[in-house]
Amino acid sequence: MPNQTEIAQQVVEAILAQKLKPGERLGEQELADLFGVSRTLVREALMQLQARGFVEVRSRKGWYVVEPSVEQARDAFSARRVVESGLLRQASDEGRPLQAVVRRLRQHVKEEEAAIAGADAATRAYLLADFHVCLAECLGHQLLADMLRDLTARTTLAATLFQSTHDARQSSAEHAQIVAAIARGSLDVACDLMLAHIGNVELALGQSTANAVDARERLRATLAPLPRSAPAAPGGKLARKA
Amino acid sequence: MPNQTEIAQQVVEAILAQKLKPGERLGEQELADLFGVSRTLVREALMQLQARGFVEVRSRKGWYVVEPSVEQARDAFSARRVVESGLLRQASDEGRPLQAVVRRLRQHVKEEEAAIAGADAATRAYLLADFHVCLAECLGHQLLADMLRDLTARTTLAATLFQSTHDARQSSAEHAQIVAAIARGSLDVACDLMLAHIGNVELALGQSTANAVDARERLRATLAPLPRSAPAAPGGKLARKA
DNA sequence: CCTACATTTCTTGTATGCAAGCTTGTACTC
DNA sequence: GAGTACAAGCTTGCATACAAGAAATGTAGG
Repeated sequence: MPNQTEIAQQVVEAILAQKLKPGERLGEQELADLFGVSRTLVREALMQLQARGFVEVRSRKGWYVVEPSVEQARDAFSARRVVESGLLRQASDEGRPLQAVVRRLRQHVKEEEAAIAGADAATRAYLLADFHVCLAECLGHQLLADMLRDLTARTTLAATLFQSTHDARQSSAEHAQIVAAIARGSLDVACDLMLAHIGNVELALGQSTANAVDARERLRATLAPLPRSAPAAPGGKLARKA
Repeated sequence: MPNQTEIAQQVVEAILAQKLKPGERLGEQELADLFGVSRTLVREALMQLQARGFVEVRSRKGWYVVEPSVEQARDAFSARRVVESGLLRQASDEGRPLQAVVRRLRQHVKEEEAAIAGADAATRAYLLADFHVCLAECLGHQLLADMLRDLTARTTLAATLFQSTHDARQSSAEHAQIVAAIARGSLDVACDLMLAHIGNVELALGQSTANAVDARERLRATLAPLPRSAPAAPGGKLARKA
């Protein structure tokens, strides 16, 4: 019997792992049955997620995973650029010892590579997003780490929605490059690499903006999987031929 | 009859205006009576505020406005430095037209000055914090604006808790300087000024870190206000002499 | 066959009820 | 008189009940 915090956490992780797609409906009763609690707890958890920008409620209709608009997605990427570049720049100004940071980040990248080699896509997506959270945490920014968790979730949502063509191997490689730059003390370079990295991720979904189809289009595409010379005859019973 | 979002908003604004002090208790029934709704709505609002880091619940005891520790306060200031400097730096890199931004910021600073001259302390504190939110909004960062609202609320909380000696006039003057730097396109200077400004606010409470006493210490200090050569005699009836 | 309307069902929105736990006040024992 | 056990009251924690609204479905009329 999880409490509402655990429920919220599971939903967030499902989003980060791209198991929950934007626009997906989250019925209160449905989740309540799933977690074995009453609607009250589910509702409270969803309220928290609403405050963090993950879900929205359409009055008397249900809860839905948010579908970021193109502008919102760009805003999220932009925010990440601001935060993460600022992060590295401040680390550069402070001149703190980065040995422990590098050690932990290397460990994380290693996990990424292992996941790319073997694990499922969900773990992969989760680890790739978590790298950025990890970076903030390592640099001693607990608050920014929490914020980045939400921000990366938002960009992950956008990536799912716009069917990003982004490659996990490339991301992980870029992470490794960033860590390498940090390791040799070139934080300015690391900052530039980070900006480029975020830009790449954003570009990967920018290309496929046309793929951002609404529900109607998606349904149409689903129901017309077979290319024909003419549209399906309206009179034909659909289930017959199958 | 407000809904839970309005309730949450009012609480946040009360915190920003320093009307709600850290450690203050927020009873569910109390708020429910105040707003004329049932505990359910209040509870949902408080859950949202919990997710945003404004209140915490102590099991079966009640809801309390958070009392940031020194480390948490420093983390919040640090996060603000990262975000706000990153903001200005990115604006610098982008090289967008800043005319409208400057106009709106000047308007805001004017309001600050008017509030310092006439209005109550609550409005003053609110406007001073809102400047930073306004800046992010003007630069087109809706998400970062929301985050800065929460972050400034946290630093405001710290300022209240640590009895900051910060001067409103100085803050407003520094805001004006920042706007002036933006107006003449010196965004690097604006960035430095901003970092200095945040540093000043943080310093104002850093001086009185010794005031950041925990409940036990505060109680002891409250109950022993009269310096004596010897501790108060345990046997004496306390209320007699008063 | 198509359209307009009524009904039914399913969803959230809100309130209330009861259980569990902490704090405090009180009486009882040593 | 001091310390402890106990009980009452107030608080949140969680579940459930009911009301309100929206969409889907069934139905009658053109």
